[in-house]
Amino acid sequence: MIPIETIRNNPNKIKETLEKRKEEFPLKKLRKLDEEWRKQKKEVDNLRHEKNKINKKIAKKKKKGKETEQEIQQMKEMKEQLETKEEEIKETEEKRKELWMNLPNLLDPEVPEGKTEQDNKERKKWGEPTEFEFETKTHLELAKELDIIDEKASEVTGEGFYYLKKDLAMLDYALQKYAIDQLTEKGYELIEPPFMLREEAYKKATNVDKFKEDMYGVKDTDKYLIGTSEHPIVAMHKDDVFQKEELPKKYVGISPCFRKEAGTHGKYRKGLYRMHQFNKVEQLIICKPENEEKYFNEMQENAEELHRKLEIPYRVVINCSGDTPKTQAKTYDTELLMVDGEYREAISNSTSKDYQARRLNIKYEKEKYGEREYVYTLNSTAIATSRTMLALMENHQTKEGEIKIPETIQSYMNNKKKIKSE
RNA sequence: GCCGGGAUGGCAGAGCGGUAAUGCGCCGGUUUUGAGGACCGGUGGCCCUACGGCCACAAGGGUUCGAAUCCCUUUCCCGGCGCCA
Repeated sequence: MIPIETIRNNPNKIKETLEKRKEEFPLKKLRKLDEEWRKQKKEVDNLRHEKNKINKKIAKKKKKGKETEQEIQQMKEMKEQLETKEEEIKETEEKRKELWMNLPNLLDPEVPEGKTEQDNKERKKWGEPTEFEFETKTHLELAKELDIIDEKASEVTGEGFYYLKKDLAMLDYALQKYAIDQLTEKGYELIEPPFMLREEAYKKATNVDKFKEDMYGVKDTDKYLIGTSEHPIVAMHKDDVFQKEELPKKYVGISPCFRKEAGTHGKYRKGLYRMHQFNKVEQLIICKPENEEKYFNEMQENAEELHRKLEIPYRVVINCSGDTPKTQAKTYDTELLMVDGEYREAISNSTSKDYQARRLNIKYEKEKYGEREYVYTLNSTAIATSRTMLALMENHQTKEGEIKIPETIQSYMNNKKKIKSE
């Protein structure tokens, strides 16, 4: 949510962002609605003021046992007048709110201009691609040959779902535990949130375009399966006011993520890359505005370190304006190297600044007496197991079609050094 | 799922038809060499340049001249019963 003051006093700033994001948005309409609402508010407030005055008069007279018939008559007339005005303002208020909530976040100055992910700018590269001296296989080929995946899920559940079996299922949990251990050691608090949220809360946590098209709803309830643990974790603090010494809040969230991924076609649709259900370990920080950069960098480093120890080559890009999610002010994607030589997104680190906090009404007490300000919320993937497993399998494959397990996680895999056929 | 009780500011907690006490915490001021203490003031949101006004007692409706207070619906919390991994 953008402060209403910015919409009123600095519409050019918003126009700029919208142009940069290549977003169509009826800003003029929103400003007009706001103006109308303010006008109507004044009218309603004045009427209520008059009503309150007469009301007090009645209260006084009644106490003294005096006649109040005339005042009561007056009140009845005012009530009708007020009701009409109140209906009017309610209507404008709703329209105004809906548009306002839909306005995307302002962009951080660091965000480069561009349309699609093609325009993202590389910031960093780590690791050298392995020189394979044999014909490499994709992760799906490897997994099928090792009998650690079953595609029967397509038939019984649907496209985009898999059974992970034996060492692959184990690897999934190993990666989660590995990430949890590393982060809790750094002072992050472990959270397993509910895997469903009410629509009402969900809409505050994020800016979903087409709710019913993007999210899985749970039949006969008003709940939706979460797309990431980020959403239920920030929603945990809805309407909270932090005391200044309570910040920052650092969380490691674990949960499965459910995404319809409607409208994605083509390459990499098969296999672990784009699944409708996957497990993810997430980092989330709630902090004071002045610490944004510090914690943004901290989470970035955490995610990179986790993957460095897994010996998976990666590169970091800053998302261009058109590829930055509506809710975010700035996003860094970390892309893992895959066997076809391409780097693909596996980690996404973002700051929403106070955009999300405004939607959820999360504040903190500042130094000066009773002065409250919105907190900043930042979030980043630590490990999305499906994509990290994919990269791990492809980068650590052997001539024999086996998969070497990186040393850091061997202890989580019953000290196995390889995944091989039984 | 059924029956009963409840939801009030950062926290605790009164009010139970006449328009939100009080305590703690926090911020500022006075006093003090300083700290502490004592005292005074401030500590929800919105509109307004300001003066000032409006709203807010879980959410939404209703009754009433007037609702935190009475009624209905919903959500959540606490008991008791039931069901259950």
